[in-house]
Amino acid sequence: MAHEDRRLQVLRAIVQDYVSTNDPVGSKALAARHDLGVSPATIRNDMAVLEEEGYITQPHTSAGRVPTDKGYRFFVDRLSQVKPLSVAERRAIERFLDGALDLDDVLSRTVRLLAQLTRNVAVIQYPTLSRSAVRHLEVVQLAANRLLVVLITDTGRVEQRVVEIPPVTDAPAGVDPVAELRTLLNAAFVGAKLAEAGVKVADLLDTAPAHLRGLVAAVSATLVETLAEPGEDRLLVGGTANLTRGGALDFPGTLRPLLEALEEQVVVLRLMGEVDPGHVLVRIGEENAHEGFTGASLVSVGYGSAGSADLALGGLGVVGPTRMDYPGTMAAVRAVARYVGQLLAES
Amino acid sequence: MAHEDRRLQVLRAIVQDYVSTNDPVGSKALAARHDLGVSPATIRNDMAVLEEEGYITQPHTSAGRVPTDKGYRFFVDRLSQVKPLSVAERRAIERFLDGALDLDDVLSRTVRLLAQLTRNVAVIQYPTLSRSAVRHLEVVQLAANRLLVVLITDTGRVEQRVVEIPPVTDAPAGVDPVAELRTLLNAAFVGAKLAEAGVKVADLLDTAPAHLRGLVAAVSATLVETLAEPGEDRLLVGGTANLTRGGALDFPGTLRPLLEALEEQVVVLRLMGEVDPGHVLVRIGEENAHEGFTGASLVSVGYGSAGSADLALGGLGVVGPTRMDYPGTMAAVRAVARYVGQLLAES
DNA sequence: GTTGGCACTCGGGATCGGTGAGTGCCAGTC
DNA sequence: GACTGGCACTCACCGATCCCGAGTGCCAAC
Repeated sequence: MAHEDRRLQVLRAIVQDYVSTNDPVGSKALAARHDLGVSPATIRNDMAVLEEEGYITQPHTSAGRVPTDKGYRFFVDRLSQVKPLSVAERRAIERFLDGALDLDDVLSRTVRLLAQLTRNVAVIQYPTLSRSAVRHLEVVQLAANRLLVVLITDTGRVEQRVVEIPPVTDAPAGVDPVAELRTLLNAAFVGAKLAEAGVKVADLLDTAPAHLRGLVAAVSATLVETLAEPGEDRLLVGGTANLTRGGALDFPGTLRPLLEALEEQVVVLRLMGEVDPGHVLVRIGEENAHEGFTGASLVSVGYGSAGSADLALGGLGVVGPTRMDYPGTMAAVRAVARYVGQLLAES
Repeated sequence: MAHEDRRLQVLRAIVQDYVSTNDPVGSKALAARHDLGVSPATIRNDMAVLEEEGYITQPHTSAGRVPTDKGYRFFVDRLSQVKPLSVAERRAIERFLDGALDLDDVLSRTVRLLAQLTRNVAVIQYPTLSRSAVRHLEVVQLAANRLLVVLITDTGRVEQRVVEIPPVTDAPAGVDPVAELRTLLNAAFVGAKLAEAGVKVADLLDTAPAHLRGLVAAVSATLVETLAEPGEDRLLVGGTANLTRGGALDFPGTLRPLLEALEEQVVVLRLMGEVDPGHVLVRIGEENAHEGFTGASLVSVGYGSAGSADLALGGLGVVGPTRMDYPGTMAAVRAVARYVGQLLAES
């Protein structure tokens, strides 16, 4: 139907105008700014229907209309078109990320870049341990009963854990049990996906020399535990200052709960949930069933495993007000993720 | 002089009342809440003098008085008395920090604890590299021309750097140059204070076998550079949500510049500057010559080297509005620093 | 030096029209 | 049946006005 089609045009126009002006948009202004070919009166009728269907709402009688979460959702799913990045933006991405050497560097640059590009809060998850492989394990003795185990993954992530160990009593004279342990662990784990660590541990416990069993058990337990905890996924956050853009206009409650959620990394990680590379996920307002996030949207995507259909190494994303430039943010997030994937694949 | 003395009592009372109520305090309320033994009229006279001298000010004619930065400074230096922590607070500190194993854990718990105790933003600096000693150096080959060097210090800090290396051409057959390098580096550096690294490097370059010179040079350069950069001091920030406590009342401008400064760690590090253990440093408002910090105060102290007169391993502190509970914050900061120092000394 | 009294100031909150953008409805037109 | 112009109506917002009360400075008296 022709007029149903136009109604969607109207919805799109409302979203676009509201995002750019932050004022509720009325029928007259809409007719003036967009070439809809009909009079304000007609638009009013369409608006009435859209409101009926729950896509838009009025803050108060006799004000313009504002999109609802449902309206944004429809816009994102059906009405927005990919907005290609400008040349300047592409160049900014390259300039910003080139020259980064280690993982920390790449991630912290990325988060700053993304915050700056989108003028919102950016988050990036460290590469998930469970999908990384072991590049090296280092063991350093801190005290008689404590070891420091350093895990280096193929994604460049370096994790440290202190392990309490039982005293080694029956070691053969003349050998350093820690050195033995190191050799043993590396022989067993290097190259292995961390997801397979559980199996390896069982093997190792069988084959290890008797005097090392205690050590191996303690260290293995810590390793497995490290991987099991979902809390071990770490998150980097940047650009929180952007939350104050537009005064208190954007986030209706205070932004306190949002700041709390951002510090409580696990909340954001759960919201990002499973991320695919290449598939940008948008969660709008109330869809984020978490206090403080109900006035915010999260645009996220997986990075890593460039081009392939593999699982992502981790996720990155942008947090902003529901009233946000979705096409632009989605494009930025996707582009940055792709670039980060390339960078990590190189190293 | 008796009345000069009373004037200071008045200043103290003003600071205390203003901090707890956040309302400009007038002569009448002051007389009612404090036992100064004189009438409001007399207090008015004192206030006039205090204002004359720049310790207090009126937001507008016919409002109460508010302390100036100078007033807070005087209060902190001369009028405040140490406020011992409550038993509950002491217990909270222990409960919060006990059970932390590795350094990251200690620091992140500390920052959360401090933010919660003081209801403000807490910051803590990682132990300065230049005052740490090397516990272990690990070298892992990433690619033909890239090494990952992992530095483990006696404070438990683990730092990673990627080093671009020249190709090794003239290695004797049958030996692994990376393994050689690892042995060589550890022999040279383990136990050495990182501040002395420069000297060690020179030695090492002389004595290293010819075919390793290139490697040693590259790695050493990175190490020295790592230490030289003051930017390598890292900072952990927590409790930013507390900035929004009291609405926009506290921070007069927006809190945007403050959030930016907190993300730009180097700003905070510079403000903390040289920290002594045991000596709590308070910087008030305009004393922090940095945009965004002019409405804020920083209470900081060094931690580490428990009891001794040594230099601090790092600093920790609290950032809040100038209108803050200085005695309480100072006590909390000092107590937490002492406890952290003990924890780190144990490991 | 301290105190009570007094006139004065001025920010904040409440009240109150005016204005204008925006709406819903309706009758008329294509 | 869909669109349009007209029209009455509704409110949020803005500015002006007013009032109140906390607070001050000053002064004369103790």
